Amino acid sequence: MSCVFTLKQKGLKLTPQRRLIAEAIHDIPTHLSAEEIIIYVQDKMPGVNKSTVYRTLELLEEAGCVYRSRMGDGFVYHHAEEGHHHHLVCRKCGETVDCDEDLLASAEQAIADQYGFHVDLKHVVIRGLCQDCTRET
Amino acid sequence: MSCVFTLKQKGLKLTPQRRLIAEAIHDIPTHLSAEEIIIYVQDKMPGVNKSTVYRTLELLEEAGCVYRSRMGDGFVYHHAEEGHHHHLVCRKCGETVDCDEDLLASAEQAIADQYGFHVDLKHVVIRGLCQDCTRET
DNA sequence: GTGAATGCAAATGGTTTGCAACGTA
DNA sequence: TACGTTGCAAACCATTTGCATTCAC
Repeated sequence: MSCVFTLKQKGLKLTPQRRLIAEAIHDIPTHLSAEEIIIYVQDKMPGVNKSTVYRTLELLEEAGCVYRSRMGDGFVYHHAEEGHHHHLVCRKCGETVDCDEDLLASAEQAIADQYGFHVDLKHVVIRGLCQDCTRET
Repeated sequence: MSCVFTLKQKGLKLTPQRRLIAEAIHDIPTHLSAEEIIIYVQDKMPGVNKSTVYRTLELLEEAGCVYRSRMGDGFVYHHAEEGHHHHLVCRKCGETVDCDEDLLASAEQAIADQYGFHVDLKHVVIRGLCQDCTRET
């Protein structure tokens, strides 16, 4: 996990809790809510506190190891190692699909060209209806 | 304000508070946070309660008169009368620019084609750096 | 040993809810 | 009058913070 090195580089301490949190984000393929991360971590190391998890996630985000995006009521976390992509989430069944980064690249470019805005569309969470749920409606 | 008729159609009552809240959303050109709407309303009619504003906004959203999008910590409201468009918000100076709906239309189409997801990209709030703030960096 | 990291408990703050009083139709 | 709507106060709840204790280095 490269974030381990990043932490060391920044002179931050490598605690078991931090290892575990980094592991959770690294190992689980989908993006995770803070609550899911807390459950994962507490399962392997009971007693780890919520605020430790939140603080570590903030740390990892600042270190560039983790992306955080809004999703529904809260945030969702995603490791930053495998390049960028977006997330399609079905608002009915919850199915999650990763989608290509390039999908929004043209929009990003158009926004820069037309409005001079420099936007950062990485790991955007887009809600909608998946194929199956569209059919069922 | 067409929402007034929509409310009537649904058998909902037209109270002064509701008129005022609809007016706020209709008259102010940018999208508004709940707090800004509360200030606007309380300025013209002191004593109106926060929860009335929240409840009315929910009502208007259900009635299709108002769009609600995530923005930063809370929500942002926008009347639904003038067609759709997106919002570029500078994360440094806060400047807000409306941008064309078509910007994301191609992405919407591509998502439908490639992933079968039917997404609804209306009044999306996109954060980034505006031209001036990009230069200053 | 020392400063950073953790656990705990309490605070935060935007939003929501329960309920009694009120006002529109 | 009757039922929807409002104001008030309290609840919610994910996230954040203060502080004493603990631990990695």
